Amino acid sequence: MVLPVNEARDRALDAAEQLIYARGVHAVGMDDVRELSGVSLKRLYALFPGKEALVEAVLERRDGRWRQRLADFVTRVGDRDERLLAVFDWLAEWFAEPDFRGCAWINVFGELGSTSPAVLAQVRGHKRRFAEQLAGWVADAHRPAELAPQLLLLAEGAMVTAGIHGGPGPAHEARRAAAALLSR
Amino acid sequence: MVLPVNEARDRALDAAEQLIYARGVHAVGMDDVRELSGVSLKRLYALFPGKEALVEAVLERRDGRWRQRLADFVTRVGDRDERLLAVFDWLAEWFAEPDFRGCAWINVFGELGSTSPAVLAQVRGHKRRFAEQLAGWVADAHRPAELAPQLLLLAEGAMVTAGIHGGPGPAHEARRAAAALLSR
DNA sequence: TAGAGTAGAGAACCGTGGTTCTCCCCGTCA
DNA sequence: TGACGGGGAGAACCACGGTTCTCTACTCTA
Repeated sequence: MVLPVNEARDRALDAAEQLIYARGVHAVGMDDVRELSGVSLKRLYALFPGKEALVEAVLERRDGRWRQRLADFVTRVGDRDERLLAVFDWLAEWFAEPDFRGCAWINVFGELGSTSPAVLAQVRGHKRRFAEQLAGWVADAHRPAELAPQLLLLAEGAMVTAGIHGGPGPAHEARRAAAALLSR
Repeated sequence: MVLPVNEARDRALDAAEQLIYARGVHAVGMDDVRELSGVSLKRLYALFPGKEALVEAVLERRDGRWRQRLADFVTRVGDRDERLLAVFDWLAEWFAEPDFRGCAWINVFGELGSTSPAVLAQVRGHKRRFAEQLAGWVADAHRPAELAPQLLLLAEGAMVTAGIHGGPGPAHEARRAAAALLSR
């Protein structure tokens, strides 16, 4: 039986995402992706021009999913002020997942940011879109626009700190700080 | 003329630090370090057991210097509350340096955090000591202890955002947020 | 059923990089 | 002055990983 193109592509992206998130880009070989995905090297190179394009595709798909998950969680909250705090509740849940290893984009930037323009564009695009999401919710709450970048810094700080030390603690700290900024 | 051990070690660390900060660990070869430092491979391997130990030594020395520079800047400010804000002024100066490429420890963590215990220990140690520095200044200002981790998140968020997008803007945002937290 | 084309397994190719080794120079000291 | 030993230049060694190629099997179709 022959795997349809879309399914082979999905399997390849699944495997690559899992491995790269766990170990970093350069620690994952195309052969590792082949082994985990069951998609042959030949097909991998038919689906993606090379490893860099695979990494790019992984980041792009993850961006859509990540922001969708966040948005689903946040917009389930009715109160517009509470939504802003719910961002940090969602971060806390994420940080507590057993295979959490920090923010994939921050990690990839640390590894490749200065050497791969394509990956750098993915990272900047993701962070910009996340900032826009936040800014939208700040506007919905009729809060001053300058609040959004401040909440963004708290979220980014929480992601990086949780990545390095582990655990949801930084999300709780960030939530407290965000509440303080909201209560002024 | 024969280079004394300490000077050879310094030159090797200087070169390795510069290259690794600019390009990331895996993009720098021992031969690049040899070329820039003028220290032969033989001597590099006499000074350090291997590349990982060199990276470790680079991070350790940079930790001392980085926190010293920060402390010098901050403690020059008389007012204890202003000191807390001065942290972000210093970050702004750092971010504006032409070769700024984000926080070296965050970057290295993204690249090696999950694969090198020695490097991970350096990263955690640095971040812990930075947090302790901040906590000390918060205590000096007779501010509640829970303020320190919140300022830490702002600082980390600023470092990561400035690394990705460039420029001192995130430090200014973080300073405003910190001032808001202080004015409650 | 025969032929064609596609896909997989796995070897092969090629560059790179960490680490070690060889060869030679030069300063030192008996 | 001659043996010695540290140090440098650069080759060599070895493993790894991205990419391509070969060979074979299988499926689909005429």
